[in-house]
Amino acid sequence: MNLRQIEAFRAVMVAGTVTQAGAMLHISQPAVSRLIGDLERAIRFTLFDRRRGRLVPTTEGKSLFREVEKAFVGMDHIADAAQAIGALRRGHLSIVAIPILAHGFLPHIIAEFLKRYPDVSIHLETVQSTPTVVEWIASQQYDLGLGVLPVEDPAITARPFSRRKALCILPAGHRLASKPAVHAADLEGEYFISMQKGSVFRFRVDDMFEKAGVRRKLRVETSTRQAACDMVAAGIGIAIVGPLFARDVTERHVILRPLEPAIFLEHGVLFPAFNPPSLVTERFAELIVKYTDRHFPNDR
DNA sequence: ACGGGCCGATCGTACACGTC
DNA sequence: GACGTGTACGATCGGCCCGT
Repeated sequence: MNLRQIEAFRAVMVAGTVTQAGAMLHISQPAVSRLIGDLERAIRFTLFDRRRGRLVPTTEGKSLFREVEKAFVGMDHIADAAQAIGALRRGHLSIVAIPILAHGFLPHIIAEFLKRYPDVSIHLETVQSTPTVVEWIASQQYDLGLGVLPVEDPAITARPFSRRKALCILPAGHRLASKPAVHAADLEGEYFISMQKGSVFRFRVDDMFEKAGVRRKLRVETSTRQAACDMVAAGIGIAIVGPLFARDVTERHVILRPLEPAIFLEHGVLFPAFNPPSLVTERFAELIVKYTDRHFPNDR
C-alpha cells in the first residue's frame, strides 16, 4: 500500500467514477484502475463492488474512506501551511543590530517590510558593538545582524549595504560652522568627544589624527552616537561620528560637516555562514539594500 | 564522499476488448 | 457511447555496486 494508491482511492470515492478520478489526478483512467486494483491486492479485501461496469464502494471501502479523509484534512493543513510559509504570510525574523542602525534606520525598514508581509513577526535587539552582533549571529541566536564591516569570522557571511563617510559634529555657532568641510588640522587643540576605545571606528579616527599630526583634547568618551550628539549640543566639545541613517531631534541642535580627509565606514547585513537564510530573512536583507540605495546612497 | 552505470520496481499511456 | 479491465511498452526513480 502506498500514498499514490490511497490518493487514487480517495479520488474515486470523491469523483464517483474511475474516469473522473483520473481527470482529478491528471492521469489516465487505466492508471487509476490499476492503482485501485493494486491497493485491493495489498490490503486483501475489496473496496468496490463491480456492478454492471461501475464501481460501488463496499462497507469496508466506506469505512476506509472515513479514515483517509481524516488524514487528508491533515495533508490539506500541511499544504496550506507550506503555501503560507512560501508566500511569507507566516514567519518570524529576529534581528540584532548596533544602536546607530537599530534606531531611526531599521524602524523605517521594518515598517515597509510589515506593509508587504503583515503576518510576519519581528524581534529587534540592540547591542552596543558589532563584535556582540557577530557573536550572537555566529551562535545562531538571531537570524540576521547589522553592524560595521569588515567582519572576519568564518561563521559569518556578510553582505555590505552601505559605504559612507564619517561626519564631524559641531555645536551651533562654532567657529568652524561656516566652513563647508572640516579638515583634521582645523581641530587642533579642540575639546573632543570620542567614541569608545576598541571599535574599528575609533581606531580609524585616532589613526587619521595621528597621521595628520593633530592633537585634540579628549574630554569625554562615550559608546553611542546619540550621547555624542547630546554632548556636542551641550557645548562640551566636537565629535566625529559614523554616517547617519536618520535625523533625530538632537541633531537639529548641532551642525554636521563632512570631514577631510574622509573616513569611510561600511555597514553590512550579517548571516550565520552555516545556516542558509530563510525566505523571510532573505527578503528583509534585500529590502535593507534597496532602502539604503534609495535614501542613503553610498559616498564616493 | 561523490559520481556514473546498471537493474528492478513503479507508474504512466496507448490500445484492445468486455459490459451495460 | 460511456465506462472499466487487462496487457504491452516506455519513462522515471531509487537502490546497489564500483571506480575515483
